Amino acid sequence: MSTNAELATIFAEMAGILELTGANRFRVNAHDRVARVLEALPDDVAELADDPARLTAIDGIGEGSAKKIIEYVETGRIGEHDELRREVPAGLLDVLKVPGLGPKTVRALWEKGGVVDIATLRAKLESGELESIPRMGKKTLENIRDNLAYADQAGRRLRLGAALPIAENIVEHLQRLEGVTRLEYAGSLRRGRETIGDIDILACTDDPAALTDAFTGMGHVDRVIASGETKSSVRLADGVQVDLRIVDPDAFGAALLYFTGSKEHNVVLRERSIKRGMRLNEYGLFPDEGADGRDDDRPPQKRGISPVASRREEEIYRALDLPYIPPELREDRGEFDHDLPELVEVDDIRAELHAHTTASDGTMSIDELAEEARARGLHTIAVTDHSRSSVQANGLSDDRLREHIDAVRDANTRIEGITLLAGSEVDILADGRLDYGDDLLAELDVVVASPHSSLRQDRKKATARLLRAIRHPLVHILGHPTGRMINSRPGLDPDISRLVDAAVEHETALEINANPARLDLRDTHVRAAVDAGALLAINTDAHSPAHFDFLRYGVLTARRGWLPADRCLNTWSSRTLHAWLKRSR
DNA sequence: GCCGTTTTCGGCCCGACTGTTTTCAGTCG
Repeated sequence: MSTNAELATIFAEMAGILELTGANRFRVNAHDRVARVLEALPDDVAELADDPARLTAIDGIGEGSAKKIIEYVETGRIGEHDELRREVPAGLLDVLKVPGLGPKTVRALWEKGGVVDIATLRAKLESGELESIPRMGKKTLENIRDNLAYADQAGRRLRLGAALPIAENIVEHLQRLEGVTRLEYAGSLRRGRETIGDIDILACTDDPAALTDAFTGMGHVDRVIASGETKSSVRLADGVQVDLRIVDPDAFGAALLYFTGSKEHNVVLRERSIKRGMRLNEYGLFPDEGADGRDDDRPPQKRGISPVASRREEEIYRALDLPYIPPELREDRGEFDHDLPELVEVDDIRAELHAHTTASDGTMSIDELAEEARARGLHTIAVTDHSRSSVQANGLSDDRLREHIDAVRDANTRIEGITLLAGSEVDILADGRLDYGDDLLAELDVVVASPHSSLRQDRKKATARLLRAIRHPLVHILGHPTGRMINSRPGLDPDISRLVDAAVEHETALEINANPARLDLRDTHVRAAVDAGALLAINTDAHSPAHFDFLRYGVLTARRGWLPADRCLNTWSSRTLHAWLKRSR
């Protein structure tokens, strides 16, 4: 685990313990925020730690946290963390992760019921001992019992590539109902995050009861968690939670903004509203007329106050003196005080520079690959099969690659309407050497260099390895640079700042691999690359026709990294792209 | 604990739903 990830875990744990011991909730939030900030930080925090000012310059990290970070980097421990851990049983933090159990309840279970971990919670639920605790009715205990099954996967988030199709299916299913006039998914899914905690859907309808019934009655609903007039919540058979919120059409923009988040983005919007003498909630942006009548603390929409803006997100941003901020940028990572780029879109993509055929581990022949790419409107498709060291993927020997190059060139003369490029996804060996000799690489139109093995190298080795590939004069693109697999393999943890600086210097593009299991580079890395001025490529790494559909996940990730279209090779005209590829030949 | 275009002190976002309650606390997003 990287230092950033280790520290993020520690700060999150401190926040959990502070919650359980009843600390000031703002102090809890502050720790949580530090954890989130560290997780998203592209730079190695250990390298920033020699100067406290560089740490406190990061939003959310103050003097106190900076001291703790430095203490950890120097000694490997944080004294306050050790002290906090002595205050509560370690297993209690797992209990806190059970859905529906918050700090107050867990504390009561611990102090009054002797619960110290999941195992004692289970045992005491069985024996009925917990029924004497205040506010522990039959129904509450039943819910805890039910939710326990999900404790293990509570921290587990669904990959974007799994969540998006589920949400689209539900939207399509409910859209057919009579009276439904609008239906859209919101939340982290709309922001295009690489993993999704739950799916949020917003609806406008003339018949709320019918929509609620249809929603809670869907075939794959395992359990109805809540079902009210405007909000219902279900858990699907595969464990995903889906929330449906029914809103007034006149307030749809406000609701969409509110439920798209992120929480951090929303907090800034609300603070900004207050500074301008207004209040923002999910019903609209309202003039704040509550100051004189102090006894009326009802929300503005219940006092008959008309909103300044509510129908469309654009109107609300405008009323707050902001440009429209695309959902992917709503993370409070500078979107309020920087000029926003013209972000790349799916329709801008005109070339695929990383795809496989039956020559290695793909399912398409060269001709089938070309046909699929042409059908999708691309002007260029690069054939980049695996190299000889990728034995498990049937990587090509030198001789097989030479034959393959000829076959691709032949297909290129036969097939109209698209340019086929002969390329390779060449392995970056553990020491940074490439899997083919320079003479062979020089014959290729496109070289994508990717790490496939030795993915547990330490940071120093990984950085040196990838730097060597970036600096290689025959390499065009660094493919899935970290080799991570979301939710299953952390991959390499190189020094991203050094990689992007080298990529700029040597004009090597960095790949955003669009496979939803990879999304590598990840959003924060893309941002670091964009800020440094590097070129990016968005590639699907297609092994079958359906994989071309991965493109949208790559584009979402690119947009989250603030990538403008003109900095993405795949958007260039055929002439510009081919000239760029030939520059080192 | 963090932060500052009214602030280095005094704030820190807002509402729905559930369950156990006779008016609200806790959780969630």
